[in-house]
Amino acid sequence: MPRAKEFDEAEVLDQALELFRARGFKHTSFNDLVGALGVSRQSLYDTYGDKQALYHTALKHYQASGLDMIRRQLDGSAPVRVLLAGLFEGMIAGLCANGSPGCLMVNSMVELAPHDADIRAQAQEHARAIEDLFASRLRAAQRKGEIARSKDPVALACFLHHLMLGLAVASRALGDKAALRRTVRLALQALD
Amino acid sequence: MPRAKEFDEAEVLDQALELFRARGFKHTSFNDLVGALGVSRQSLYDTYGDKQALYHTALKHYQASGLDMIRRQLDGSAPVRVLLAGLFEGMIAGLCANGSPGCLMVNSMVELAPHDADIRAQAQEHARAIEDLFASRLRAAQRKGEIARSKDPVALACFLHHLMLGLAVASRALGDKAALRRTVRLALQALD
DNA sequence: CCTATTTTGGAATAGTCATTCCGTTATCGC
DNA sequence: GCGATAACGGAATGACTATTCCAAAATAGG
Repeated sequence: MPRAKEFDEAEVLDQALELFRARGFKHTSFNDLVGALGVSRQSLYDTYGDKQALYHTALKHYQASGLDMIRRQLDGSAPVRVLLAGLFEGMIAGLCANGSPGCLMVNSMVELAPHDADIRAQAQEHARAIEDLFASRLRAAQRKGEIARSKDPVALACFLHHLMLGLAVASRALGDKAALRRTVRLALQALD
Repeated sequence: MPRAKEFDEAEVLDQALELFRARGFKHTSFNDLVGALGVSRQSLYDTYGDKQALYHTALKHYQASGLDMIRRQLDGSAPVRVLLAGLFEGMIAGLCANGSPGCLMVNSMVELAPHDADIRAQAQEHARAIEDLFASRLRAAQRKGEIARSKDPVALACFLHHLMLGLAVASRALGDKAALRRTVRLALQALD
């Protein structure tokens, strides 16, 4: 029988994710990963494949958990304005954690999407999923009379998604949390 | 007397800028530059310094001309809503030109700002300059009664800037021009 | 024509990169 | 204890990187 793995596969993946998120794909060398993760080079290759595969796995995981978090936040019973305010507040906290690493998906969209068709496709699918979540919750809000029926839920959902992208960039390079909060407050007036 | 330069310094800088904008700093090798610009390696080093200096020069140039374009657009006599709509329409056209390369400043903010203090500082200064332009035009609009006095011009300016960042990311990875236009239309309702 | 200067192409340098190979060590179930 | 398997450390590989060096070719003014 084989010797048991001495490291937690998911935990190490998360550490790799954080490194990629902070430094980007090209600026993170395999040596950086070996040094930071406490796992030998060979074990990393055996477990996750090469650097690109590791990145793709990390991004997929990040995407799934991000989508889950949005779904959970939108699933509450509070009015949609309150839910969205809470969602964006949590998002800002995540974007600014650990020295403002921003969002791995947004960083990937900027650094890699133009040369990597897989990542471009994943970003587009992620966009569609997020906007679908927003749109369906907004339609429900219209049925409940929380927001005006004159608005197009799809356009609003897309707008909220674009807002997220802007917040991610601003958090990474400017790091003014208060400004992000003010922007969210103004953006949510688009629902009126 | 020296032999005259055989290439247009500004024109080649623009070509380098476009390459950096499309591929990013790390993904653009010096060989790529030599191949694409039609200028020998040695002449590039003699004229612009090393790769990082070339990038910094290109970014400075991009920043200055971008700021000028905003200034010009906001300087018209039309109502601020019209001016902003025109400004963002032109911006979308620029972001989506040549296969959606996005905005060099935004790309730099994501790829380089965390590791490069100069670029981080430049991004922050650029942000301040843009927001100042927006804020002062919005204050004028309030004096003229074009928009409500109850709004905070600084917060609105910051919001418009964050909107720009989001558009740049979306244009680079998603490339749905119509969606960008709808987002702008919704965002401008924040002025109401 | 001559000289200074620039451009240019190609080679040399030195460093970093991702990836693979190998020998050793450790741990499991039997 | 044995055999199978995995983890590990370290070295080797080969490709690509930015940068510098060098010598030939071109071009300007005197």
